[in-house]
Amino acid sequence: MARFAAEGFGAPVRAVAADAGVSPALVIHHFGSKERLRHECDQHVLALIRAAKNENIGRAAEGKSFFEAFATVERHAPLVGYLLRSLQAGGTVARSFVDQMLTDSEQYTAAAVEAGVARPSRDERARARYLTLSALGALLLSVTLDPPADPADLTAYVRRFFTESYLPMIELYTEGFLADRRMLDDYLLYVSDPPRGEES
Amino acid sequence: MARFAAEGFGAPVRAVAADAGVSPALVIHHFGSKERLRHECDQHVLALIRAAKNENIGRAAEGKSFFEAFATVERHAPLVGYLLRSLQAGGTVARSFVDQMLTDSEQYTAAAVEAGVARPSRDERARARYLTLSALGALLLSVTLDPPADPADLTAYVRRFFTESYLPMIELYTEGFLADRRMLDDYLLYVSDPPRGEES
DNA sequence: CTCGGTGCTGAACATGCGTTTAGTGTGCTG
DNA sequence: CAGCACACTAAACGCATGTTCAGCACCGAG
Repeated sequence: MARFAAEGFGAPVRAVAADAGVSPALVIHHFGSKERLRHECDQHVLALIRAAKNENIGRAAEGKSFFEAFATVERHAPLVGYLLRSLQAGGTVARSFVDQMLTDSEQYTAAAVEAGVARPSRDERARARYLTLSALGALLLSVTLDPPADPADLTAYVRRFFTESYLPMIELYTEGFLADRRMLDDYLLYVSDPPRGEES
Repeated sequence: MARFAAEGFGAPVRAVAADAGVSPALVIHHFGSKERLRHECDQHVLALIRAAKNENIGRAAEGKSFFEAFATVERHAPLVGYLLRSLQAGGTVARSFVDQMLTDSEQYTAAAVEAGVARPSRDERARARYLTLSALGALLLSVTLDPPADPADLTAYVRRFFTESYLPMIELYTEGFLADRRMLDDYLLYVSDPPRGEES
C-alpha cells in the first residue's frame, strides 16, 4: 500500500484511495488522518530500506559491481521513487535516510582507506558528507530538472543517469580535476593561519 | 516585487499580496493569473541573473577568491533564494539556469584545461554536467534536508555550507579519492569492449 | 431469525485556494 | 463641473481538498 503514496506527497487522498480500490473515507478512518498515513508510509519505507540493506549484506558484499546495484534499484523501484520524492520534499524519511547513508559512507570509506583502496582525507566525516550529498544531490537535481514522463520509467532513468555519470565520476575520483596543488595548499595554508580574525 | 515570491511557490496569492500591501484581487488583475505571475517572476529572475553575471565580469574576472563569491551571494540574497526554490520545484527557470550554468562550466573548464590548471577529461561535456549537478545538487539537498529556520538566514547558510564543503571538495579535486587506477581502467576496458550486446 | 459489531461507502461539511465581479474612490481631461 | 479611465478593494463564486457522519451490507453469535 505504501507504493501508492509514491505518486506524490501533495497528491489527494482520493487518488491513493482510488488506486487502492477503496473509498477516501476508509483510508482516513483506518489511518486517522493523512498526516498519519504519511508517517505510517515513512516508517514502512524505513523498514524496507533496512530490509533491503540486510538483503544486500547477504549477497556478495565484496564483488558488488554496479550491475548488482542496478538490479537492487529495479527490485525496489517503488521504494526508490518514494525516497526521491522524500528527498525532494524534505521530511523525516529523507533525514534519517541520509543520516544513515552518511554513517554507512563514513564506515565504507574508513574501510577503504584502511585497505589502501582510497586515499585518506584530512576530515573523513566532512568528506563522507560531501561525497554523499553530491552523489544524491546530483541524482535528485537531475530528476527534478527533467522528470521522466512516466514515473514507472524511473528505474530506467536512474540507470541512464548513472551510466552517464559514471565516467566523469570515476575519472574525478581517480585522477582528480585540478592539475596542480596550488588551490589545496593555499587553502590549507589559509586555515592554518587565518588572515583575518573575524571568524573563529 | 519578485522577492516576495521567494517565500514559496505553492504559497497563496493572498500572502504575496499582503506582503506587497495590496489586495489579492489586484495582483491577479495585474498579472492575469498566478501562473503568469510566476512566469513574470521567472523572466525577471533570469534577467537579474544575466545582470549579475555581467556585473561580475566587470569585476576582477581572474583573481576571484571565494570571498567575492560570498559577497556576490549576499548581494543577491533573494535571487539565490528564488533560485534554490526553483531548483527544488523544477520548472523553466531552473532548467534554463542550469543549462546556462552547464555551458558556462564547460567553457571555464575548457579554458582551465588549456591553461594547464585542470586535467583534461575523456568527455568534457559529461564532466561539466557531472560537476555542476553535483555541486548544485549537494547544496540543494543540504538546504532541503535541514532548511534554515529563518529564510533570511539563507546567505549565512550558503556560506556555512561552502566553508564546510570546501576542504573535501578541493581535496577531491586535487588528490582524487581512489588510491589506484583499477576501477577507472576496468571501466575504460569495459566501454571499449562491452561484454554483452544488449545495449549499444 | 435477531442482534450487534465491523468494514465500508456516498453524501455532506469546512476550509483554503485562485479567480471574478461589482463597485469605490481618485485624479486627469475636457 | 462633468466625464472618464484607472488603481484598487470587498465580497462572493467555483473548485478541490481533508475530514466527518449517517447508514448500508455482511457475518458470526445467541
